[in-house]
Amino acid sequence: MDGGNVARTTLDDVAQRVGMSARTVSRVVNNEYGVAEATRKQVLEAIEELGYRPNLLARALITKRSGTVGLVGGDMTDPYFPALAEAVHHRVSESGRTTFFACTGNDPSRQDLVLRSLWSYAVDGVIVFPAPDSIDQLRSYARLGLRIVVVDDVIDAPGIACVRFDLESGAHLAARHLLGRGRRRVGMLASELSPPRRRRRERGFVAAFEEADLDHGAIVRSPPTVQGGETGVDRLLDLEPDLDAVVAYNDVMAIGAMRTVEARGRRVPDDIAVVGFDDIELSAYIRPALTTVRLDRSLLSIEVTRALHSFIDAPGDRFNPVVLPVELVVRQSS
Amino acid sequence: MDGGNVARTTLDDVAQRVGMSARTVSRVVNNEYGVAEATRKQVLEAIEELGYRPNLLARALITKRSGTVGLVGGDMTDPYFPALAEAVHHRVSESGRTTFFACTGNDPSRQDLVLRSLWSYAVDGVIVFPAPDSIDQLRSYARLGLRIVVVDDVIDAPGIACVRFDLESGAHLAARHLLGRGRRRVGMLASELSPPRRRRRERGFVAAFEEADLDHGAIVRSPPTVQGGETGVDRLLDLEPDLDAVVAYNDVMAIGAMRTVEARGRRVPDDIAVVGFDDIELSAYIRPALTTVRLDRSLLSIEVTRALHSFIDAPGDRFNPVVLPVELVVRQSS
DNA sequence: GATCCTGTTGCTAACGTTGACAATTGATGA
DNA sequence: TCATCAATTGTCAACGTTAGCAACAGGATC
Repeated sequence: MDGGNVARTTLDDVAQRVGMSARTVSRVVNNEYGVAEATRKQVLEAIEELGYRPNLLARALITKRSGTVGLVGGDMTDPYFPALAEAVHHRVSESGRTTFFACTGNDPSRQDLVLRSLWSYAVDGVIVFPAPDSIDQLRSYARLGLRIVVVDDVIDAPGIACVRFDLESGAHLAARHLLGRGRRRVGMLASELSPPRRRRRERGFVAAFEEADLDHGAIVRSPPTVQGGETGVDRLLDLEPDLDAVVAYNDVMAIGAMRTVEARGRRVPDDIAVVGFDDIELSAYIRPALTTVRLDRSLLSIEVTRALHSFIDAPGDRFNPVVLPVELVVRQSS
Repeated sequence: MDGGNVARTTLDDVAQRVGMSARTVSRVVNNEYGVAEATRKQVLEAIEELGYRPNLLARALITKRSGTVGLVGGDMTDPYFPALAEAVHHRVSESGRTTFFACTGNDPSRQDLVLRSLWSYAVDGVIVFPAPDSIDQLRSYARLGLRIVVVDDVIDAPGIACVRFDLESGAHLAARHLLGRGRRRVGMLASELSPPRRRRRERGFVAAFEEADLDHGAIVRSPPTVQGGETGVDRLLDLEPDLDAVVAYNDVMAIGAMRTVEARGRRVPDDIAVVGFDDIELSAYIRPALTTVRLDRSLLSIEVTRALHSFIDAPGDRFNPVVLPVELVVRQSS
């Protein structure tokens, strides 16, 4: 057994073996038209024999295409991301591309590093859950030629496509559902990471109460994590001791909220109803099962890859924003 | 606003701007020694002005190093992976590298595609949770020069390092804990993805009963998912109606098991105790909170990146296998 | 026999960078 | 004055691939 690091076999190695030029071998590798059948066969044999694998770096350097797609999320530990990642990976692989995942921790500077790497490796496109305050960053990468699909934000720029859920309607649905069940002191657990422009759940929430000519409860912002749900609902209960319902930014916050509500001696849903967003797999499993606004991952993965493919295959750099419908899934927690 | 896809600025562009050769600019970019301070300053200004970013493809093509690391897992939707991914990302980024994540769905052919891409992009190394029956595949990539750290399997080959938890002890601990609480009909939910060589939990489990001179309960294998836990425990209960404890392959299976146990009218832990493996965040949150064998992610991330760095920085291609200790975390479910 | 195809194949120059080494400069010392 | 030296900069050839076009063969056409 030798020391590893065997020199790679190259096009030239294969070419020499069959006594042809590298260009011909390249044609075979890329299934190009205009190679004699006998030659093709011979070359394929030599490739097999020598274990030749094309150097994607060299190829990408010249073609400016790498056959890869990046999916950039904020937080891997939020179960919504991995679940979506699987779905996206699946769709992307149908077009023969590989998907790489990366995460930013919702930090713009980390997002910059990630996008720079991806761009520099000539990915065919990226799907991004943008970090806060990174619109200009995304714009500038689009200007550099990176094709970007932005999830859940609206950025009007060439080379950027936007796909989002109708979160206003989602929050509206949730609020009306709670009002319909007689809840009147409804608080909201929002995400501290959303800049005003992106507070769409909050807008739908407020609108529902305005329409019913009622006051909505307090809105507190904390990190969109289980812990954030815990601390958030703590503050909410301090602000409104007679709280009887909570709408949370996402399911993991809702789960944290339920835990704390119970830890403070109130029951879900009897004393306090809880509604989340996302419909992660877990939400159906916990007790009480979580009522939530479903953001259909399969739908999102379809639209997001559709947008990406339209960018990659079509010449244009404009893509009409897509708004995806949501659905309230009523379970035990409300 | 123009049509996007602006031609990238290259070393030559910057060089022309300051009236120097590309080589000098390259030296500045790479912080090489031997550039006059005035020149360096001037070049840096031009870089800033023109928005130059090095083409990592071209660089990697020539240096055979890309400054990236791949983390290849089986299933993103198992919460253990994302949590580890965060930890690994964090450690890797300390060495100035970027981490990309990919998953194989535990399918060797998908793993092959992923590894081929990563190898071809000259990643500095990969960390792999190997798909079943892929030892030879990993060996052959190692022979191609890919540096591999394998988690939870033992492969003796140059260029491959192995890091694993002491799962035998973990299962042993779990079994003795249950025996200590008077459980006598203890079944095991194993993973159908583990080939015999890797059934280390099962070996530890069986050994504990042999030592106590008792019979262990049935061992059934199903997919290592929530659903797999559900169907698995169903079969277990059919096989042993008087089951009083279950040791599950991982926490998500344990959660599925608890659900089904309760759906079939038995209580956890009163009628049936449940113990998992992993200690995912969720395990402390569900009710009853899950007793589990903790596989410390932070420990794993440290050792795994240590192995990788030793490969990357050191000349050798051997690395002594590492075995990490585990710990039983007793909560409500047992 | 010259011309024109058509189907194959080869040659050469990119792509944007780095490595090895050569060239230039100005200062130093004999 | 000239060799010597160190510090700085430049030249050229890689890296492994693909794009564009030229070259060649053999058959069909005139």
